[in-house]
This record gives sequence, C-alpha cells and structure tokens, in this order.
Amino acid sequence: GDSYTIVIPPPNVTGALHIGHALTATIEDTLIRYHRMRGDDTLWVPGVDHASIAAQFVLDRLIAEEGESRASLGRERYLERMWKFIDETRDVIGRQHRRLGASADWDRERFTMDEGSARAVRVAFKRLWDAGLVYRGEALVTWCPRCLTTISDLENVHRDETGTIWTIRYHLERPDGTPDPDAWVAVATTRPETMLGDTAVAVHPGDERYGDLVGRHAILPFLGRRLPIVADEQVDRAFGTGAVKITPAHDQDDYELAKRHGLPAITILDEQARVNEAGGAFAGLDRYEARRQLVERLRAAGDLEDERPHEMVVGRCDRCGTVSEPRLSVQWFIRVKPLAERALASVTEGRTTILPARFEKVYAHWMENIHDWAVSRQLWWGHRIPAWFCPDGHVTVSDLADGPEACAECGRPSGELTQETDIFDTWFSSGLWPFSTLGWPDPTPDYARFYPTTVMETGYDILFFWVARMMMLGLFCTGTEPFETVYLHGMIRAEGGAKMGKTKGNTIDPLSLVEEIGADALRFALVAGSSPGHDLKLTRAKLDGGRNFSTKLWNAARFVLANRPTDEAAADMPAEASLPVRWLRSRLADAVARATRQLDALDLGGYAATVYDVAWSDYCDWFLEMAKVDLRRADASPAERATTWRAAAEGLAVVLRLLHPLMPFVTEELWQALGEAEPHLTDGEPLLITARWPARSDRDEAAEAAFADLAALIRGVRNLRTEAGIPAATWAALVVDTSGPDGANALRGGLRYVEPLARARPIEIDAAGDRPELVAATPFGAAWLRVDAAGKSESGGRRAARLAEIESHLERVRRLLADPGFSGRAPESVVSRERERLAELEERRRQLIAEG
RNA sequence: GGGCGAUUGGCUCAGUUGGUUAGAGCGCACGGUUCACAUCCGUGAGGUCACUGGUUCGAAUCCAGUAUCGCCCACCA
Repeated sequence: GDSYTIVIPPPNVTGALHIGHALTATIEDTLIRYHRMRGDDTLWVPGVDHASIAAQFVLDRLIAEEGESRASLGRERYLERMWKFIDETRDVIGRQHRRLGASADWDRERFTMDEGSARAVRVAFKRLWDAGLVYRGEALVTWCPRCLTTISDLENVHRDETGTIWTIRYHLERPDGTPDPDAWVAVATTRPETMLGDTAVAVHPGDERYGDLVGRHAILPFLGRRLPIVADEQVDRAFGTGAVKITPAHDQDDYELAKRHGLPAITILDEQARVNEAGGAFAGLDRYEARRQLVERLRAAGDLEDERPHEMVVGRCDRCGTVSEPRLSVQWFIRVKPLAERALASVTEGRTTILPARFEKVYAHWMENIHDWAVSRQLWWGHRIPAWFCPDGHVTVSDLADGPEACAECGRPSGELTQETDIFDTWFSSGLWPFSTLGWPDPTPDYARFYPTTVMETGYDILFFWVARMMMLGLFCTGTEPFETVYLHGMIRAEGGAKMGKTKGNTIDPLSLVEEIGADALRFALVAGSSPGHDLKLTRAKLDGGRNFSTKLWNAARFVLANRPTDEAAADMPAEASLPVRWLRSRLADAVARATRQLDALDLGGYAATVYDVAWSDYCDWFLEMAKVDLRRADASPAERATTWRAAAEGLAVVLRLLHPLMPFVTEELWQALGEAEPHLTDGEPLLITARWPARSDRDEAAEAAFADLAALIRGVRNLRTEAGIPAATWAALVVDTSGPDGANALRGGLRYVEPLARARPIEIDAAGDRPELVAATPFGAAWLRVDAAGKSESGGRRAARLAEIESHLERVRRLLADPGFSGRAPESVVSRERERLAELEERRRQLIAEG
C-alpha cells in the first residue's frame, strides 16, 4: 500500500490528557487504523512538546511551594530541576494515549527537547540565517511582566474591557522655558503612567485648533521635559481632544510616529512593569500605583480636565492573564513574508487542502497580513538560540552541537565567544515536528518513506500557532508541503455549550470516562454526529449512547457465539442462502462501500452513522431476529442451520472489521472470540488490528427489494397490533389478501419470518371473509388481524389521518406530473420515479378506501 | 471596524453536486417477564428546515437582504 503518515500536535510534556487531546487522538487513530487495515504503510510518531513558557509556568508554581524561585535557583539549577520534573511527567501522556487506544508507533516516541529535535532546530535556524531571513534588532515587542519574557502577537490575547480615559493638560512653554499657567494643550490617555516616557505631543496637520501650536513645545508635568508639538496624519482629530501624547517606548503607534519624526524613546518601566529611574519621583512604583499617584497629583494641580469610563481593548498574556506591556528590547526576528507567500500558494494552488475549506480563507487572510515573527524568548526552558557574539559585536550562527569554532567574521576562537541567552519560541521547534521526527536534516530511510505526511489534524484554535508555522518552516526546510491535508476539528463544549476551561471547573477528564464507560464508548461519542470545524457538545446522553452501543455489540456477539450449531458435519453441506442472509450480505456490501467512501473523504461523522446503523438496525434488529427463526425451527436441516449461523458469524466479522477503526477494544476482543469459535471466520488473521478491511462486494437488489416488502408487512402488522391494543405476548391470526399470485408466492417464502417478528399465527393468504375496520396496506395487499379484541377505538381516526397523508402526497405528485415544465425538463429517471410513486400511492389509497 | 460560522421537531446533530414522503440519537407517550441485550424490544406523537424576497419545472440545499447567537482578525490614544 501507500505510505500514510499522520501528525497530531504533541501535547505538553507537563500536562495530562484533556478531552481535546482525546478527540484529536480518536480521529487520527480511526484514520490510521483504517489505513493499516487497507494495507497502507502507516506511521504515527507520538511524542510530547517541551512547551517552554507553559512548563515554566507549572514548574514555577511547584518550586514556589518549596520556597524557591527562578531567581533563587539560577538558570543551571532551574533547568536541572526542570529535567527532573519532566522525567516524572513525560510518560503520562503516552500512557493515557494508550488507554484511549491510540495505535501510534510507540517505539518512536519523540520529545521536542531531544537531540534530534535540537539538531533540527539548529540547522533550520542556520539555514534561515544564511538565507537572510533572520535579523536581530531593537523593536517594540509585547512583554509579559509576570512571565518576564516577550510573547508573540498570538500569545497576546485582546479583550474588551472598561477602563478610564483621562484628559490631561500639558502647559505650553513660554519663551523663558517655563510652563505657561494659562496656556496648555490637553491630551487624552488611558494610560497616564506612560506620560513619564512622553517625548512629544502630536496633532493632525489639518486641525485648525492646533495649527499655531505645531513647532512649539509643551512642558511635561513633574519631569519638566520639553515636548515638541508635531503634526502627523496618524492622529484622529475626532478622538479625545485631537491632541495625543507620544510615548514611543510604550505604545506601538507612538513608536511608529516617533520613528517618522526622529523622536527619542524613553523606557520608563522595568521588566516587571515598575517605574524605573527615568520616572523621577515615581521610580519604584508599580505601573498601576504610579498611575494612581500621577492622576491624584494632576488633579491636585488642576491639570486633570476630565475623567470618564472608556471601552477599550486590553492585551493580556495568554498564559497568565497579566496585562501585557509593549517593551522596547533587542529580539531575534524571522522575516516571514517570503515564507508566508509560499505557504499561501501551497493552499491556494491545492497542494495542501484544509478541511473544512472555509478555513483556507482564514489561513489566507493571516498569511497575507503576517508580521515578522519575534522568535526569541527570555526564558530558560527551551532551545537556546544558536548564535554567538564576539567581543567586537560580530554574530555567528552555528548549527554545530558544540557551537562555532571561531567567529565567522573575525576568526576569534570559540573561547572568546558567548552564546545568546535567549531561547526559541516553543512553536519554532513544534513547527519542525513533521520532519524533525523523521530524521531531518539527514536523508534517512524514514524521511524518504514517510515524508511528506498525509493528514495533519488538530483543533482550529492552533491554525496560526502551529499549522501555519509548520507550513512555512516545512516548505523552507524540506522544499515541500509537510502534509497533504489539514483536518481541523472543533472545540469540545460543555453541556450547556460553554467553553471548557480549568478555571471554569467544567472540564471533562477523558481518563475517568474511559474508566467509567470504556474507551470505545468515549471514542464513539466523540466522533458520532461530528463534522470538521464545528464545535461539539459532549453531553451525558451522547456518552451513554456510546456505552450502549458497545454493550449492544457485546451482546450480539454473545448471541452468535452461543448459538453455534453443534453438528459439525453440517458445516460441509451448505444450503441455499435464505432471504435474510442474502439481504444481510447486501446491506453489509452497502455499508462497506459507504464506510470506505466516508473514511476516504475524512467524513468521520458519516462513517460512525453508517456503522452504527448497519450494526444495530440491520444486523441486530432485523437480521439476527430472523436468523433466530432458521436457527431454531424444528424443520430446518442441519445444513440450513449451519448456513444461517455461518452467515451470522461472517456478518459479525464484517461488522467488527468495519467498526474496528473507531472501537478497537471491543472489536478486537470479539474478534479473538470469533477466531476461537471457528478460526476460518477470522481468515487466519489473528489480530483484528492487522486484519484486512472488508472487500467490496455487490449489492443484491432483488434480495433488498424482497426484504423491504417483508419488512413493510411486519411493520404494518406490528402497527395493527399496537393500534388494536393487542398485548405483545398474544399471538394473533393474520390474514393477507394478496393482490395476485406473484404476491402470494413472494410472501410464502417469508412467512416463517413474519410469524415471530409480528407475533402473528396462523397466517392465512387470500382468505375470504369479512374484513375488520383495521386494515394495513402492505406491498402484498391488505392485511388484517383476527382477534376478538381487534378493531374499535381510535382506528377510524388513524385511518382517516393516513388517508389524508396519502391524498396530500398524491396531490403533489399529480401536480408535478401534470406540469409540462417538469416532464419536459426534469431528467427521465426523476420523472419515471414520480410515475411509479403515483401508481404506488394510488394503489395504497384504493386499498384503504376499499376497507372503509 | 473587517471576516467567518450557525440557525432543521423539547435537546444534540446529519442532510453528499438543488430531485421520492427532511433523517438519526436522546427525551416524551403507549405497550412489552418473546431463552443476545430493560445499557433492551416494538409502536407512536412531534418539524411552515430563523425571516423576507429572488432564481428554477422543482429550494433545507443556489443568490440577495434582515434578525439572533457564536467565533476569528484588527495599532487607534
């Protein structure tokens, strides 16, 4: 077969499996088990991610309980502590995945901090550097004052919050350099504390209110700094006072404006967002305390013009929730524009497909508006950036494990070089995952065999974080798209539709569900009724449904195994297949075809519905009930009995094969039992996990049609029983007035199945005599029950309702057929189908009226 | 401020390129001690497919607009 490689996000090494992981694993495991059964050369590399910022967050909390901190331990001891911690937690995810049935290649387990990953990181970065796609420079980046590191745009989450907007007076400078108490420019700000770093005031060039101020200076309160008043198109005249204070070191817009006007940037907050020595008297204060004191002092001085609530957008650290801070610092960046262009083309030109397709637009929009990626982090746990500085300021990037031998520019020996202390954003190594786990950059056999991968699957929430990065880095590093298809599943919501979250306390623990209802039931519940990209609510009812289904399978198999005929010799004397047997085979053929098509199209929800229906409705409710007849009736020959049982067992084997990808545990166990009962039933395939996917076979249209008639009769009679209020245990005599000899013949062959299923005995065909009020219209003709209690009650009303229903359908069909537009334009097959329908409806109507 | 998605019986969702009478599970009602299964079996009730208009012989499905809910993106003090 072909190679079939799947990729899922490696979970965080310090974490436990949550329900989202369970969904991811279930989807991919279903696909990979299916392809394994198809004979494809499958690969699923399992593993964990070092998750630098998340792991540090966890460890920091842990060591805090021990009275330690990052600062008290220092880098080296902190990292030792981390490795020790990791050793305790790194196997957890794997064990939990196995309990879910994840059939990954466990002997290939990887970690984003292992040597293979480390090497891939170095090589990838060096190649980016050599290609001119890496630069290091000062920029205003987003900083978390609690995590004490830069965070990317994606990790800085924006929320609407109500804050305050203050209007402050900056007095204008008089010729003698002192502030004019009677002349000022008022500026509006939501962050008064940043005024300590103001280096200008800006107005719109066309704003007549301020035209004469441009070129003059205002005096910054408290610090006395001279602030030039500049004109810039960026200023919105309608907002606030139309004049804006400029704090280049603490605001993105101001930073851009300052660059245009050559204004200095003054950093006034330290890494923990406390006012630094540039803040004069306010130095040492926390940003919010400084804000409070500044506002009070402005108010006291009469320079606070206004103060009002204000709806605004606040950025917070995705990890810890702290309000992030724009911070001027030196960082490493990756120039992603050229990478993004390629990654976009891969999708727009169809080399990689995203499911559902609408996410291709989301992906495209992001790729088209992408900013350079700040990849350096001021953290310790992660891959240290492989860049070395020499005393002369030269930078050497090396992909060697031990670093460069000498400065690339001046040749100073390695001993005089010092390595960059920053580490990489976790997503840099994650972005290499599809190929770093296959031996890249070496041309290993695995790489040749399994790369590019087939299906990458994850939640849509990390489309940008991870998928986009893998696309960009994969194309750059390997020259090819890392995967053919990106399957994005939805988020799992709590019962009421709320988002799940640890803080909300409404998380579902997949392992306790496995404990309670079994992995198969959980897997079924996760996949049934789902479609890519759509959030799904995991309700108790759905979980119970999964549990009931696996119980049902178990019981069906128990029945089959327990009813094996004891007469061994009979097995060699095959009898002619009965109608139920032929019908079952046809239904299974249909299910195989549909399940195959659905799995090939990654329609997991459709596949789950297909196997559920064929197993429960077709196999259990209809086939097994009829099989009981032939297994138990006294006049059946041993050969007939053996044939029926064989069909039941073979049918079960097909059901097990079909269901195995989704429900591996139950099906595997039943497969073993089936193999023990009769080895050839399992085709000499000792393990279902490596057994073949069922082969396609032909439908038996005749059997399906004949069976449908029989089933309609059975349903009709059951209906009569209910309407007539005949107790379920009571046998009732049935009369069927067949319309012709063909109908009678067709019916005779099926009578023995009708008896127990409709609990009708005896059954007379074409018996003359009175018809009761209560009659069922069946494909064979009118049918009624002979029972003392039959008839009466609401039957008349029921019949009238049914007649009305038929009339309304007739009306529609007649109108359709009478319309020349329809018969003229609609395809012949559609027209003829309507004609048949008309005839059928008229016949049913005739029957019903005849009994009136 | 942009963009996207959802809206189908009480609930959770299916519904393939427009074409039989819109399906399933749960819930509900009624009936069941049928020897695989009450985690089950049978029967049934329940839907103007959010709304308005359009295209078409024909619309849950395509188009336009509206409403409600949700999500994503976005540097406005």
